[in-house]
Amino acid sequence: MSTKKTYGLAAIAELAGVSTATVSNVLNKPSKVKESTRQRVLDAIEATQFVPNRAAATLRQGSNRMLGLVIPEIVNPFYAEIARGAADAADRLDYGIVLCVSNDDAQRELRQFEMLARHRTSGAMVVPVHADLGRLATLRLVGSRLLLIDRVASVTEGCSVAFDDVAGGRLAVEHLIETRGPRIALVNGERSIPQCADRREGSLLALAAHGIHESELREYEVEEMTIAAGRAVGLALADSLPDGIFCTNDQLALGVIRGLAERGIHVPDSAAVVGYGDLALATETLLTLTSVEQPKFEMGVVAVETLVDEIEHMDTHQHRVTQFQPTLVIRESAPA
Amino acid sequence: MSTKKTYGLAAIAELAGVSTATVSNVLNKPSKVKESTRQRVLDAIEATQFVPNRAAATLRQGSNRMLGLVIPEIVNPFYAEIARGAADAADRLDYGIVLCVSNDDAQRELRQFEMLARHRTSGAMVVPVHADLGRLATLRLVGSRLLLIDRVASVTEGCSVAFDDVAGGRLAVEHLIETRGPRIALVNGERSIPQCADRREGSLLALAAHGIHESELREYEVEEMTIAAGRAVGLALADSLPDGIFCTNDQLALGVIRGLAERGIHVPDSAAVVGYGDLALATETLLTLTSVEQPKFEMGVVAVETLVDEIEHMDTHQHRVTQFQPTLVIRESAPA
DNA sequence: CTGAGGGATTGAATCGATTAAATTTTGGTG
DNA sequence: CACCAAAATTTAATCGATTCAATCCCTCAG
Repeated sequence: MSTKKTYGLAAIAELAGVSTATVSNVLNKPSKVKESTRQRVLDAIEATQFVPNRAAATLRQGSNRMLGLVIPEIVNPFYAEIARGAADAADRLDYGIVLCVSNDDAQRELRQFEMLARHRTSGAMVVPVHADLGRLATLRLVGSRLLLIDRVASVTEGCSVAFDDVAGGRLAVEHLIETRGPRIALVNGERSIPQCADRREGSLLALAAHGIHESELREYEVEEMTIAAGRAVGLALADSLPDGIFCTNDQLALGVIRGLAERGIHVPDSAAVVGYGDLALATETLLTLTSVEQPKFEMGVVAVETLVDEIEHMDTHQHRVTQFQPTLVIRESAPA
Repeated sequence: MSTKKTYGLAAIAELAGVSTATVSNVLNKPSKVKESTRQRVLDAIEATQFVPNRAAATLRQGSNRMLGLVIPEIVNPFYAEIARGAADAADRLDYGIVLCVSNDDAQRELRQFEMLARHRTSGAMVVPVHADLGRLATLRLVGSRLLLIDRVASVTEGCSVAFDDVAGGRLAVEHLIETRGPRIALVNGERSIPQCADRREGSLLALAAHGIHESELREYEVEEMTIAAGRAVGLALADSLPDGIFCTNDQLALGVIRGLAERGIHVPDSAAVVGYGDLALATETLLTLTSVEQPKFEMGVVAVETLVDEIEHMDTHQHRVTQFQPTLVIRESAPA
């Protein structure tokens, strides 16, 4: 005769005249419940505007159906596009995305991992601040399943998704050689950055493929890969123009074009310029930029799908390393 | 004499020889625990690498210490910058951010709200897909505390943060009139969009302040506020140039400049152009853009701070409507 | 009519932190 | 030394969904 008020699943159970176990099954394994019963339960849910409490499930199951996305920046369209892909896939698979902007701060990154761990987040996708393997191990300890983005992990350690930057560099320089000529300038970031090293390596491969000696390449290395740095290089290049200029990101390319323009040199008439990354800004300028495009959105999608596979099929899951191939998008700054 | 293995708080309690309540207090209300006891507990935590389970707390307390951020896009630097501010503040206040990209899809937005509700998210910040008040009410029902971003709510309903676009429009046009002359063209998006209507209203105010009749304003209204649309307007404007052109976003402004250039007209020599939004692209072009800057990062920060205030001080909290003032950033396209 | 087999349903323990109320400790005072 | 208030600590109920072993209920074959 107890009229004690009940909440949550129990309230629905009472209303529908079944046990909480059945209500739970209606929600999670509908096939296990007889049609008529299920309908009764669904009606009760509808009638009461019941919203299941994920915290209870998380407590019981030990994980949260959310994925951490830990990236150094969010305003940068490179990461934003990855985030968009991740958000899209997560939505489809009924996971949530916890956005963590590490701001290139290792302390902060670690705090965020602890936060994710407290919440029993199902997994995390990370563009680590440092490639430092020791730190990664720590993160892996604190957190749950970890997937590396834009850094290649050894398959034994875990999953990762990244771009083939060697191929990208090669594409860019091949285009320049074939449409313009053998005298190439490379405007690159610091070679200690793996992506920069790879793009350079690709450039060298392209030269070699055309029988051009490595020493023919004019290399410029800048500390910050910004418009300003590019402009400085553009000014310097104006004195003796190469046939083609490969800049390892789009900001540098825009800067170079600007620097050349200030010296009265017009792109692409007097020299062709290829950028890298194909950020939105490649099309949003007065002179549209020929650029190496990376499938960033798809990478975000695959990151989530891979991680969810690891989470939901722990038993059969094999770690995978996915490498995406870039493509060359030809626009005004280096036409066909 | 039971040697049953314990987990979580209980394990720490046992190890430190105290009750779970005390461990909880060490974690949440350290001042209530005697120094020596606290140290003992902290040592135990340290020794066992214990990570508290937020799900248990959430179950008990009914909320999650996470904030939903529901925005139409993430690649757009306008929203990305807001997200950055929000992530920054959330990090500081020890909240998590759940990123939901609604993609201008009302269905999806609703699903995301239900998801946030299931997780018992503490609150949500929303740039709603539709300004439709009925839907907002639904969302408010499903979710918990709601804060509107970039849409003004009536104070009675809830908190909101937005920009003063009337002031922004006025700033832009005043600059053009004062530095160039009275003949102004306005390149705007659809007037049904509140922001567009406001920026137009500000423009009219500026005209009035200089004794220029409203009918003197040449207005262009485009459906999509893109570079392409701006270019078309630029081409059209070339035949009879105004003194100054105010474009209600930066994409339009770049397009206009491009269109004019194609007709041999040089900005700012023959006409000045002012953009709006001050997206990164304003500086990342060959000709840098004079633009109305909105403090987007700060808005993200204040959104979180306001929402957290509402969450943590339900008793004393007063709803607030915050309006941010834009500023004019003068660059090459419309110099001083 | 009986029993086997299988689908549907239920009972009750469990996850782990929080919290109000109860209890014990401590320190100070008369 | 006894007593009290304040401080520190503990007790035990609670949040709500999941899970699996156990039970119930059909249907059908023998």
